[in-house]
Amino acid sequence: MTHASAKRAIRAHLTRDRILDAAEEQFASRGFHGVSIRDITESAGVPLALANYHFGTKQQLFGQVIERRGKEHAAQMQKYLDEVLAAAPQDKADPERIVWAFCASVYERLIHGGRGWQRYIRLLAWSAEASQHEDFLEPLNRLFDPVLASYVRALRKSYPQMSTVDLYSAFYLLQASLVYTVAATGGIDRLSRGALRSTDFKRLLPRLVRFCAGGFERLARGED
Amino acid sequence: MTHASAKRAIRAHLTRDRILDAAEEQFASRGFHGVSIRDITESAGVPLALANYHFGTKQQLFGQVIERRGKEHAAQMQKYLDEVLAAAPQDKADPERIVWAFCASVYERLIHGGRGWQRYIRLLAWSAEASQHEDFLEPLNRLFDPVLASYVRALRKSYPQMSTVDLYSAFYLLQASLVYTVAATGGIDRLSRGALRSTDFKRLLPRLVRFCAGGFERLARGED
DNA sequence: GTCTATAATGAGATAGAC
DNA sequence: GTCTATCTCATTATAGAC
Repeated sequence: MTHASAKRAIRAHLTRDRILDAAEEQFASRGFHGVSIRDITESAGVPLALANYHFGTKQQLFGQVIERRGKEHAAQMQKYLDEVLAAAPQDKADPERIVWAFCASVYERLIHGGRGWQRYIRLLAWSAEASQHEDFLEPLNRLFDPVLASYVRALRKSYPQMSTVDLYSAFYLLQASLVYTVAATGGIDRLSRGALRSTDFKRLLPRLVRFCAGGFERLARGED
Repeated sequence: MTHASAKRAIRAHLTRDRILDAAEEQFASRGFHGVSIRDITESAGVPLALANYHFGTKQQLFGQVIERRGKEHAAQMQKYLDEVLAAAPQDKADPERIVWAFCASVYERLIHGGRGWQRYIRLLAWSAEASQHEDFLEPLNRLFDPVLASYVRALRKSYPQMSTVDLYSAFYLLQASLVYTVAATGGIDRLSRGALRSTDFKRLLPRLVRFCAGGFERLARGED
């Protein structure tokens, strides 16, 4: 490689990163359909055409944004679950610990991950609220389906007596709580007149874990 | 009024309803930003210009769609709460009954309300997932803010020892569960391989009520 | 690799004939 | 009240000079 072409390659890499960062920021704040490629390239300070040149279609760009951090995120979610299971007798872990493991990656990255990770997490929330039939979700599903399945298996072992429908319902409501909380659309700010802000994850997420653990207990206890 | 003008008025009323119905259907399935006025008028089988003629801007049309059923819906939510409180000693109602009252209108209309009400409820879910800074949400907030506030007051009386933050957090997670469930984006269908469908509200909503009642109990019990 | 210019499409809204 | 035709603007995507 010549000196000149090496410099071009470095510059290209920087441009790619600028576009990825801008795309992450824009998608995180307004969702896939709420953002135009123009929004992204203008925010990145690069000409419109470079987005298509480097990443192809809008969907492919979105997929690249997801995969940049998603691989690490999904692996950490799996690791946290494995640690909880390793410390439990006969794989029957305390359900609250499983719920905590499920939320921990998101929590840590929202609190300590820096702006990039915070945007990525908000982006996940937008995506989880989209219809599962949307094409642009394909890379996300591919990354996270195996992890989610292993969490369900773990909860199944902790609640062997629970019906399948009860178990999936409870897991679904755990997902709902996490997604809605992370989306932080502002629903509680006005109602509570400032006593609780929907962006106050440091307060919300530990309460979410206890709330959902209580929900699992209640559903596992049966009909009443 | 002449005979001819009376007939015109009736025809106009029919046209307005056709547009409102089509708008409700389109907004319910793809959200405010995912729908064009063209989508609506084509689905209604009327010329594009009539939407603007009868309803003004897209936002005003959306507001009319919400208000058509929202007034009745909000009033019923309030009524159900009032009934629970009237049957309780000293206004200290069983929290699970309050949670049930909170979800009952939605449940009934999803199961027995017919297609129109089902669409309206899905539309509410789309709206609850939108950022609270979106202008088009204004009529919704105006209608439902007072009802939500009265539910929080009722829960406060049932859990007088609970901290404000815990109470609002739990109420927020109840909202999250209901919104995400009603949105039915399909998140659980693939994971459960058909054992639970996200549109199976008859199974999901009663479990949601017990799950959230358990969550309230767990948060009210304190730190552990 | 970059950037200007533009094609092709679809959007919200309206003018004006009927 | 209705409908055709159109205005104006923003969108995705690409062609072609550098």
